Amino acid sequence: MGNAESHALSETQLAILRVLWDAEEASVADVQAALESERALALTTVATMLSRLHRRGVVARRTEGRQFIYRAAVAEDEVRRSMVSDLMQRLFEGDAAALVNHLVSEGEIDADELAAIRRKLARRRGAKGGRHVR
Amino acid sequence: MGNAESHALSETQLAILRVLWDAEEASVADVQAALESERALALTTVATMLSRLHRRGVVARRTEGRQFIYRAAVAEDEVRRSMVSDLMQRLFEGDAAALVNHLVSEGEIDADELAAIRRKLARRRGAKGGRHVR
DNA sequence: ACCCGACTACTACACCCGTAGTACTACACG
DNA sequence: CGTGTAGTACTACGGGTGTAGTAGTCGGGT
Repeated sequence: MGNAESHALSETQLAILRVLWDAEEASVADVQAALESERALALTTVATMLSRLHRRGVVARRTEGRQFIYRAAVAEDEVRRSMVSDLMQRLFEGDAAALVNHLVSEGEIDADELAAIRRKLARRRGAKGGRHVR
Repeated sequence: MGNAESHALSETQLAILRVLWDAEEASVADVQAALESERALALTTVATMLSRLHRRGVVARRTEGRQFIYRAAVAEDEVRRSMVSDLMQRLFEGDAAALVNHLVSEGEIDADELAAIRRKLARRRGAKGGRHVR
Protein backbone atom coordinates (compact mmCIF):
# COMPACT_ATOMS: atom_id res chain seq x y z
CA MET A 1 0.00 0.00 0.00
CA GLY A 2 2.86 2.39 0.22
CA ASN A 3 2.53 4.03 -3.12
CA ALA A 4 4.93 6.84 -3.79
CA GLU A 5 2.52 8.47 -6.19
CA SER A 6 2.91 12.13 -6.74
CA HIS A 7 -0.28 13.81 -5.66
CA ALA A 8 -0.07 17.23 -7.17
CA LEU A 9 -3.26 18.90 -6.08
CA SER A 10 -4.38 22.44 -6.66
CA GLU A 11 -5.80 24.63 -3.95
CA THR A 12 -9.38 24.07 -5.05
CA GLN A 13 -8.88 20.36 -5.20
CA LEU A 14 -7.40 20.42 -1.74
CA ALA A 15 -10.27 22.48 -0.44
CA ILE A 16 -12.60 19.72 -1.59
CA LEU A 17 -10.40 17.03 -0.13
CA ARG A 18 -10.27 18.87 3.17
CA VAL A 19 -14.02 18.65 3.36
CA LEU A 20 -13.94 14.94 2.66
CA TRP A 21 -11.16 14.39 5.14
CA ASP A 22 -13.15 15.70 7.97
CA ALA A 23 -16.59 14.62 6.90
CA GLU A 24 -15.68 11.05 6.11
CA GLU A 25 -18.43 10.92 3.51
CA ALA A 26 -20.25 13.65 1.65
CA SER A 27 -22.55 14.20 -1.30
CA VAL A 28 -21.86 16.84 -3.89
CA ALA A 29 -24.32 19.11 -2.15
CA ASP A 30 -22.61 18.54 1.19
CA VAL A 31 -19.25 19.49 -0.23
CA GLN A 32 -20.64 22.55 -1.90
CA ALA A 33 -22.33 23.62 1.32
CA ALA A 34 -19.14 23.11 3.29
CA LEU A 35 -17.18 25.24 0.87
CA GLU A 36 -19.78 27.94 0.57
CA SER A 37 -18.20 30.12 3.22
CA GLU A 38 -14.73 30.21 1.73
CA ARG A 39 -15.61 30.03 -1.93
CA ALA A 40 -18.93 30.16 -3.70
CA LEU A 41 -19.00 27.47 -6.33
CA ALA A 42 -21.92 26.28 -8.39
CA LEU A 43 -23.13 22.81 -7.59
CA THR A 44 -22.13 21.69 -11.05
CA THR A 45 -18.66 23.05 -10.54
CA VAL A 46 -18.19 20.97 -7.43
CA ALA A 47 -19.69 17.97 -9.21
CA THR A 48 -17.28 18.40 -12.09
CA MET A 49 -14.28 18.64 -9.80
CA LEU A 50 -15.35 15.59 -7.83
CA SER A 51 -15.85 13.67 -11.06
CA ARG A 52 -12.41 14.54 -12.26
CA LEU A 53 -10.88 13.70 -8.91
CA HIS A 54 -12.70 10.41 -9.06
CA ARG A 55 -11.32 9.72 -12.51
CA ARG A 56 -7.82 10.26 -11.08
CA GLY A 57 -8.53 7.96 -8.18
CA VAL A 58 -8.10 10.67 -5.59
CA VAL A 59 -11.60 10.21 -4.27
CA ALA A 60 -13.90 7.21 -4.23
CA ARG A 61 -17.65 7.17 -4.39
CA ARG A 62 -20.59 4.91 -3.89
CA THR A 63 -24.11 5.28 -5.12
CA GLU A 64 -26.89 5.94 -2.72
CA GLY A 65 -30.22 6.22 -4.46
CA ARG A 66 -29.38 8.30 -7.44
CA GLN A 67 -26.70 10.34 -5.87
CA PHE A 68 -23.03 9.82 -5.28
CA ILE A 69 -21.54 9.77 -1.86
CA TYR A 70 -17.89 10.64 -2.03
CA ARG A 71 -15.05 9.99 0.31
CA ALA A 72 -11.33 10.64 0.08
CA ALA A 73 -9.31 7.84 -1.42
CA VAL A 74 -6.00 9.25 -0.34
CA ALA A 75 -5.07 10.04 3.24
CA GLU A 76 -4.22 13.54 4.23
CA ASP A 77 -0.85 12.38 5.41
CA GLU A 78 -0.11 10.75 2.14
CA VAL A 79 -0.82 13.97 0.31
CA ARG A 80 1.27 15.93 2.75
CA ARG A 81 4.14 13.54 2.36
CA SER A 82 3.96 13.69 -1.38
CA MET A 83 3.57 17.41 -1.73
CA VAL A 84 6.05 18.40 0.93
CA SER A 85 8.55 16.03 -0.54
CA ASP A 86 8.02 17.47 -4.00
CA LEU A 87 8.50 20.99 -2.77
CA MET A 88 11.57 20.02 -0.85
CA GLN A 89 13.00 18.46 -3.93
CA ARG A 90 12.20 21.40 -6.15
CA LEU A 91 13.34 24.18 -3.85
CA PHE A 92 15.76 22.74 -1.34
CA GLU A 93 17.46 19.92 -3.18
CA GLY A 94 15.55 17.53 -0.99
CA ASP A 95 17.22 18.80 2.13
CA ALA A 96 14.68 18.97 4.95
CA ALA A 97 17.06 20.83 7.23
CA ALA A 98 17.36 23.53 4.59
CA LEU A 99 13.60 23.86 4.57
CA VAL A 100 13.45 24.20 8.34
CA ASN A 101 16.25 26.72 8.17
CA HIS A 102 14.23 28.66 5.72
CA LEU A 103 11.26 28.67 8.06
CA VAL A 104 13.48 29.93 10.81
CA SER A 105 15.01 32.73 8.76
CA GLU A 106 11.59 33.77 7.61
CA GLY A 107 10.49 33.96 11.19
CA GLU A 108 7.76 31.43 10.56
CA ILE A 109 8.80 29.43 13.57
CA ASP A 110 10.57 30.45 16.75
CA ALA A 111 12.92 28.86 19.20
CA ASP A 112 10.21 27.74 21.58
CA GLU A 113 8.27 25.88 18.99
CA LEU A 114 11.43 24.32 17.70
CA ALA A 115 12.44 23.26 21.18
CA ALA A 116 9.03 21.74 21.79
CA ILE A 117 9.32 19.69 18.64
CA ARG A 118 12.78 18.58 19.54
CA ARG A 119 11.60 17.49 22.97
CA LYS A 120 8.76 15.57 21.49
CA LEU A 121 11.12 13.86 19.11
CA ALA A 122 13.43 13.00 21.97
CA ARG A 123 10.55 11.52 23.94
CA ARG A 124 9.37 9.41 21.09
CA ARG A 125 12.83 8.34 20.24
CA GLY A 126 13.45 7.51 23.85
CA ALA A 127 10.42 5.27 24.13
CA LYS A 128 11.34 3.32 21.06
CA GLY A 129 14.91 3.23 22.12
CA GLY A 130 16.14 2.33 18.68
CA ARG A 131 16.88 3.96 15.40
CA HIS A 132 13.52 4.72 13.97
CA VAL A 133 10.41 4.44 11.89
CA ARG A 134 9.95 3.14 8.40
CA MET B 1 7.93 46.87 -0.23
CA GLY B 2 7.56 43.20 0.43
CA ASN B 3 5.46 42.01 -2.41
CA ALA B 4 3.37 39.07 -1.42
CA GLU B 5 3.00 37.85 -4.97
CA SER B 6 2.24 34.21 -5.35
CA HIS B 7 4.88 32.63 -7.50
CA ALA B 8 3.44 29.30 -8.42
CA LEU B 9 6.06 27.69 -10.57
CA SER B 10 6.12 24.26 -12.08
CA GLU B 11 9.09 21.97 -11.91
CA THR B 12 10.22 22.74 -15.44
CA GLN B 13 9.92 26.44 -14.84
CA LEU B 14 11.93 26.07 -11.67
CA ALA B 15 14.56 24.06 -13.47
CA ILE B 16 15.00 26.98 -15.83
CA LEU B 17 15.05 29.47 -13.01
CA ARG B 18 17.65 27.43 -11.18
CA VAL B 19 19.92 27.78 -14.16
CA LEU B 20 19.41 31.52 -14.21
CA TRP B 21 19.90 31.79 -10.49
CA ASP B 22 23.33 30.37 -10.66
CA ALA B 23 24.39 31.67 -14.01
CA GLU B 24 23.33 35.23 -13.45
CA GLU B 25 22.72 35.66 -17.18
CA ALA B 26 22.13 33.14 -19.92
CA SER B 27 20.99 32.88 -23.49
CA VAL B 28 18.37 30.38 -24.56
CA ALA B 29 21.15 28.13 -25.79
CA ASP B 30 22.96 28.42 -22.47
CA VAL B 31 19.87 27.40 -20.56
CA GLN B 32 19.19 24.51 -22.87
CA ALA B 33 22.76 23.33 -22.53
CA ALA B 34 22.61 23.58 -18.75
CA LEU B 35 19.44 21.52 -18.65
CA GLU B 36 20.59 18.97 -21.18
CA SER B 37 21.84 16.56 -18.54
CA GLU B 38 18.66 16.40 -16.52
CA ARG B 39 16.15 16.84 -19.28
CA ALA B 40 16.54 16.96 -23.02
CA LEU B 41 14.46 19.82 -24.35
CA ALA B 42 14.45 21.26 -27.82
CA LEU B 43 15.88 24.72 -28.12
CA THR B 44 12.49 26.04 -29.13
CA THR B 45 10.94 24.50 -26.06
CA VAL B 46 13.29 26.37 -23.81
CA ALA B 47 12.75 29.53 -25.82
CA THR B 48 8.99 29.20 -25.45
CA MET B 49 9.21 28.66 -21.72
CA LEU B 50 11.51 31.63 -21.30
CA SER B 51 9.20 33.77 -23.37
CA ARG B 52 6.24 32.84 -21.25
CA LEU B 53 8.17 33.40 -18.04
CA HIS B 54 9.17 36.76 -19.42
CA ARG B 55 5.57 37.62 -20.16
CA ARG B 56 4.75 36.85 -16.51
CA GLY B 57 7.61 38.98 -15.30
CA VAL B 58 9.42 36.08 -13.70
CA VAL B 59 12.52 36.58 -15.82
CA ALA B 60 13.90 39.68 -17.49
CA ARG B 61 15.89 39.87 -20.67
CA ARG B 62 18.02 42.20 -22.68
CA THR B 63 18.95 42.06 -26.28
CA GLU B 64 22.49 41.36 -27.28
CA GLY B 65 22.89 41.42 -31.01
CA ARG B 66 20.37 38.97 -32.37
CA GLN B 67 19.74 37.12 -29.19
CA PHE B 68 18.13 37.53 -25.83
CA ILE B 69 20.09 37.30 -22.65
CA TYR B 70 17.86 36.28 -19.79
CA ARG B 71 18.22 36.67 -16.09
CA ALA B 72 15.92 35.87 -13.18
CA ALA B 73 13.64 38.69 -12.14
CA VAL B 74 12.63 37.06 -8.89
CA ALA B 75 15.04 35.99 -6.20
CA GLU B 76 15.29 32.39 -5.19
CA ASP B 77 14.39 33.32 -1.66
CA GLU B 78 11.32 35.15 -2.75
CA VAL B 79 10.11 32.09 -4.61
CA ARG B 80 10.88 29.88 -1.66
CA ARG B 81 9.02 32.16 0.66
CA SER B 82 6.03 32.30 -1.58
CA MET B 83 5.84 28.63 -2.40
CA VAL B 84 6.58 27.34 1.07
CA SER B 85 4.04 29.72 2.48
CA ASP B 86 1.44 28.56 -0.02
CA LEU B 87 2.05 24.95 0.81
CA MET B 88 1.91 25.65 4.51
CA GLN B 89 -1.37 27.39 4.03
CA ARG B 90 -2.83 24.64 1.90
CA LEU B 91 -1.71 21.68 3.95
CA PHE B 92 -0.95 22.82 7.46
CA GLU B 93 -3.33 25.70 8.04
CA GLY B 94 -0.36 28.01 7.88
CA ASP B 95 1.22 26.44 10.92
CA ALA B 96 4.96 26.16 10.41
CA ALA B 97 5.42 24.03 13.50
CA ALA B 98 2.97 21.53 12.06
CA LEU B 99 5.08 21.35 8.94
CA VAL B 100 8.24 20.73 10.92
CA ASN B 101 6.41 18.14 12.95
CA HIS B 102 5.47 16.46 9.74
CA LEU B 103 9.10 16.40 8.61
CA VAL B 104 10.04 14.85 11.91
CA SER B 105 7.37 12.15 11.81
CA GLU B 106 8.33 11.31 8.27
CA GLY B 107 11.89 10.89 9.37
CA GLU B 108 13.03 13.57 6.95
CA ILE B 109 14.98 15.31 9.64
CA ASP B 110 16.54 13.99 12.82
CA ALA B 111 17.26 15.31 16.28
CA ASP B 112 20.81 16.33 15.46
CA GLU B 113 19.84 18.47 12.54
CA LEU B 114 17.05 19.99 14.53
CA ALA B 115 19.37 20.74 17.41
CA ALA B 116 21.87 22.35 15.08
CA ILE B 117 19.22 24.63 13.68
CA ARG B 118 17.99 25.50 17.12
CA ARG B 119 21.50 26.37 18.22
CA LYS B 120 22.00 28.56 15.22
CA LEU B 121 18.75 30.31 15.97
CA ALA B 122 19.73 30.76 19.59
CA ARG B 123 23.03 32.30 18.56
CA ARG B 124 21.35 34.75 16.28
CA ARG B 125 18.70 35.54 18.84
CA GLY B 126 21.26 35.79 21.54
CA ALA B 127 22.68 38.94 20.02
CA LYS B 128 19.30 40.49 20.44
CA GLY B 129 19.23 39.71 24.10
CA GLY B 130 16.03 37.75 23.92
CA ARG B 131 15.10 34.77 26.01
CA HIS B 132 16.89 31.65 25.19
CA VAL B 133 16.52 27.95 25.10
CA ARG B 134 18.49 25.71 27.25
C1' DA C 1 -50.40 8.71 -13.94
C1' DC C 2 -47.60 12.88 -14.20
C1' DC C 3 -44.85 16.40 -13.55
C1' DC C 4 -41.33 18.64 -10.65
C1' DG C 5 -37.29 18.63 -8.69
C1' DA C 6 -32.96 16.60 -7.60
C1' DC C 7 -28.81 14.78 -9.63
C1' DT C 8 -25.56 13.44 -12.86
C1' DA C 9 -23.39 13.54 -17.50
C1' DC C 10 -21.98 16.06 -21.29
C1' DT C 11 -20.31 20.15 -23.30
C1' DA C 12 -17.94 24.44 -23.30
C1' DC C 13 -14.51 27.85 -22.90
C1' DA C 14 -10.65 30.58 -21.39
C1' DC C 15 -6.24 29.92 -19.87
C1' DC C 16 -1.84 27.46 -18.49
C1' DC C 17 1.88 23.76 -19.21
C1' DG C 18 5.01 20.89 -21.87
C1' DT C 19 6.73 20.20 -26.13
C1' DA C 20 8.14 21.24 -30.49
C1' DG C 21 7.66 22.26 -35.61
C1' DT C 22 7.66 25.96 -39.00
C1' DA C 23 8.15 30.47 -40.59
C1' DC C 24 10.62 34.63 -40.75
C1' DT C 25 14.71 37.70 -40.33
C1' DA C 26 19.01 39.68 -40.10
C1' DC C 27 23.91 39.14 -39.63
C1' DA C 28 28.31 36.92 -41.30
C1' DC C 29 31.12 34.80 -44.43
C1' DG C 30 32.70 33.84 -48.79
C1' DC D 1 26.10 40.66 -52.83
C1' DG D 2 23.94 36.43 -52.03
C1' DT D 3 22.85 32.73 -49.09
C1' DG D 4 23.33 29.85 -45.15
C1' DT D 5 22.48 29.88 -40.41
C1' DA D 6 21.45 31.31 -35.90
C1' DG D 7 17.93 32.76 -33.27
C1' DT D 8 13.22 34.46 -32.29
C1' DA D 9 8.15 34.54 -33.14
C1' DC D 10 4.11 32.20 -34.33
C1' DT D 11 1.35 28.18 -34.35
C1' DA D 12 -0.15 23.92 -32.62
C1' DC D 13 -1.79 20.18 -29.95
C1' DG D 14 -2.92 17.17 -26.04
C1' DG D 15 -3.85 17.66 -21.18
C1' DG D 16 -5.26 19.86 -16.95
C1' DT D 17 -7.87 23.59 -14.09
C1' DG D 18 -11.64 26.45 -12.87
C1' DT D 19 -16.13 27.44 -13.73
C1' DA D 20 -20.59 26.65 -15.10
C1' DG D 21 -24.67 25.93 -18.38
C1' DT D 22 -27.69 22.54 -20.43
C1' DA D 23 -29.58 18.24 -21.23
C1' DG D 24 -31.15 13.95 -19.71
C1' DT D 25 -33.12 10.75 -16.10
C1' DC D 26 -35.40 8.84 -12.30
C1' DG D 27 -38.13 8.78 -8.33
C1' DG D 28 -41.54 10.79 -5.08
C1' DG D 29 -45.60 13.31 -4.03
C1' DT D 30 -50.30 14.85 -5.22
